[in-house]
Amino acid sequence: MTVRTRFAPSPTGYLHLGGLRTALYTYLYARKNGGKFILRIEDTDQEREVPGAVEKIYNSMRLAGLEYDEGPDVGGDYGPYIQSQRKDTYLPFAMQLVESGAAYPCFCSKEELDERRAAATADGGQWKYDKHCLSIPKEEALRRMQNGEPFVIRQNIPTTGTASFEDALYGHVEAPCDTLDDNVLIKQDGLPTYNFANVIDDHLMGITHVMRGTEYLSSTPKYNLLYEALGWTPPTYIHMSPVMKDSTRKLSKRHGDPGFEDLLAQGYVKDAIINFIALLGWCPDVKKYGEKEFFTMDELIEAFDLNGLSKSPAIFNTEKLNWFNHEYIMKMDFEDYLAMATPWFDKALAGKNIDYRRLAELMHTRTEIFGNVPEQVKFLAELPEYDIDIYTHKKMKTNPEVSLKALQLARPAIAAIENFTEDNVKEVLMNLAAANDMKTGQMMWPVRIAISGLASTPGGATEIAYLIGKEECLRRIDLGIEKLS
RNA sequence: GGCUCCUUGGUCAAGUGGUUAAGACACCGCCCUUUCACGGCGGCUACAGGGGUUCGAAUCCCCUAGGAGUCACCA
Repeated sequence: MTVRTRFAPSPTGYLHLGGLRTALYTYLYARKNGGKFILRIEDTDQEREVPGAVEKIYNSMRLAGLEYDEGPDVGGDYGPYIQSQRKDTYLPFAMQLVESGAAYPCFCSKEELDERRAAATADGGQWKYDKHCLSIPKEEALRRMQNGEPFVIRQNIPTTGTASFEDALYGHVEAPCDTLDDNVLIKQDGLPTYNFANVIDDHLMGITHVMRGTEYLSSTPKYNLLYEALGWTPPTYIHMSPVMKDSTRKLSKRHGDPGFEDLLAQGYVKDAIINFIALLGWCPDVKKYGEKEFFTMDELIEAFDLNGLSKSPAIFNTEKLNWFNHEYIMKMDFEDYLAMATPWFDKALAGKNIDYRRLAELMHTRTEIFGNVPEQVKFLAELPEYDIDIYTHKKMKTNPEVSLKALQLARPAIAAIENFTEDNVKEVLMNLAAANDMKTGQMMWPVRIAISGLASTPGGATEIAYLIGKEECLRRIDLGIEKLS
């Protein structure tokens, strides 16, 4: 049997990281098993739908490298892949259930239900639909439906016994039927609820493995009741733990947590995000992969297996993502790095005459997130305000007096350099230090401070001197001398 | 609150009755060094608690605690 998996988001916004991970695992499982990966849009709640969200989903999937074999915008033999376009396929199945007694029409209005629910809940009690409309004779119910009376169709959950399912990760999960509610299957607007649509579509689309978040763990026993009533074989279920912001809160865009595309915009590289997110809640077989932690998409496909999935929630740890990003950037080909860094350099240095190639060489191992690059290099465009305290460095054996002396010596020496290269600047300053009985650091540190205004910089005094050029260098040293005098 | 599920260091996690309880991130220290970064070396910190079962329990069972999910004409 060919494996068929599906990612089924609802178009309510951009792809968040929990969704991305679910999509990734679902994709990996299909690819690993030579199966098909399907994208289905679950838009049965027209009120929640956000315009443009569907396109965002397509785009994010592409950016993430999660190519689907079937989907709304790529076609396939099981379409349409947008649930609102399948509206007419659900009711017949619901009526089949009504016929067999596994479901029944309900005419209670929303207002009536709200009242009854409020009354039942008022004293802290529980509320479950009271099967009020189950007692309506079937003929009468059908007549009322035909007469155009508004109705919904509810699942008729048995009042005794248990409902259960087998999960590939969590094992046997069962719930007492009397704790389960008679959920609405078909809404008044004729569209199905998730509770019904997922069962119908997964079956009709031949989905063999349903991979989704644990939020569905407790309602899945009910879905199995539906499969049973329809005479269908349930798929293999694989529920996956959520990605958390901290130990008690789920990662969510409502709390301002970044989505996949936000991360991209902040200067994270796609492969680092995928690599990191893959390892959040899943671990490759140590026997096969040892301590390996860098995986390309192809390697993830090769390594992915259900055994490595974790049952408990994982906290999204930005520190580790940053580390992955930094590693990926350092591994990047230099030309690629230069190309990617250039727009970020421009944000701080546009219009300045700076050697980007040389700057990129210096920045390559120092870039953790591209978004931080402008801040890291903007001192080249403009000398920041700084406190003379930073001239003092214990290990370099510098203080304001030593620094002033160093700058006063360096000023004319630098001014005299004809060919202003890093090597020449370095040679001149080193010789100058030696000739005046100073340690190298006692010369280099003050010069670097004076020309950068920062305690730490990408590159040392000579690199910075070269980047900003001789004139700017002299100007900044003069300012330093002034400050220290 | 009912139901379902989860629980190894600050974080990600390996581990499926016998291990000195891996590794990674972060943090700290040392080395390298004109700062930072890179790189190298080292260190810190964990089986939620309590009962069993067993010669032996992170691993099996029970209880407690904590956390999560769910209880919609949302998905």
